[in-house]
Amino acid sequence: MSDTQWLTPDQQRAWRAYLEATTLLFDALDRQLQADAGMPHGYYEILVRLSEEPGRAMRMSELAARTLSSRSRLSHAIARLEERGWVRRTNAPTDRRGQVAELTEQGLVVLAAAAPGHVGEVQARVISRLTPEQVGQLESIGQAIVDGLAEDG
Amino acid sequence: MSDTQWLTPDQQRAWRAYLEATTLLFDALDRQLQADAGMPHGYYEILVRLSEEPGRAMRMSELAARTLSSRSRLSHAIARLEERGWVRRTNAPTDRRGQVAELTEQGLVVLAAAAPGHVGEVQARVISRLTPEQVGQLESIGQAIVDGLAEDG
DNA sequence: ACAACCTGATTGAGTGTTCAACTATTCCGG
DNA sequence: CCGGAATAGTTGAACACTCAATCAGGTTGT
Repeated sequence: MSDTQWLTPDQQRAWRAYLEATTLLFDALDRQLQADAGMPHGYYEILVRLSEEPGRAMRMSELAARTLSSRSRLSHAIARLEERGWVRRTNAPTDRRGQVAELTEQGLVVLAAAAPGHVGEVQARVISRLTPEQVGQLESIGQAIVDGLAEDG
Repeated sequence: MSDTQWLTPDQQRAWRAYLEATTLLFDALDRQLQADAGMPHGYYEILVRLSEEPGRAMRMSELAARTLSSRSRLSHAIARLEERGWVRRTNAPTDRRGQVAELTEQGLVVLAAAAPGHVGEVQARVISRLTPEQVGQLESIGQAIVDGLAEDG
């Protein structure tokens, strides 16, 4: 472990380009959502996942997994979303420890209002800048990284 | 503006793969740095940029631009880094409004200790999972997104 | 039936980020 | 050289995220 495997110039440039793009992009998306819909990107993700579910409801731990969130983070987030009336919490029917988060009517309305602006931003900032080939490459690269992360710790 | 341009299935998959990979990856990098070096990734970036500069010092606004950080964020961050003795602030010679952030000896030592672990993590989580072609593609894609973001607001 | 362990979820403290407001200095047009 | 605008940087409040601790309810083995 004495010699560090530094990045080659090619790898450096790729890593920095990716890092820079992602940092700027996530900032831009967050600002757009915050300005137009009054929520951070993480909250938007929660609403999207709930809206895609039949019954618009999901167990907390399942929702945490789907939104790539820790349980703690989700708990805090759902507490805020509940204060705003966008989500409702109820006891799980089968497991008395469990909670179910459910998207309210109002939450659905808010999401429907937020979605076009956000998707438009993704189109404008990402998709429209890439060729169809690059879109495919991005999927493969993303998948490879996800697989690697899932593989070990 | 009535009809939203939704993403095609291909685009959806690519966007979600990228989003998932990046979210998990950044979390992993942050945790590694926090655990092994006691600092978040943003602080590491600051130290790196300073260390690359002749004199290991830079004007605050220049440093903010290089680290893709707001002035406010950098101010707060430098304040913390100064408390830890890793960075020192002095007045800029030419502009009496200006401040210069300088990496201390101790800061350099800390950075040298942190770098191998972080670079190793980038190698393990990203570079080693991709073919050389994909590394090149990632650079192009990142560059395209950065260019797009720079172009307008 | 009970102890030990595991799982679902929440909580609070600590830390970092954002936004808007503010101070101080410099730049620029007339 | 003066007044208004721009620039450099900081600050505090509000908010989100992390980590570790905690609580309650289930599961397992004997």
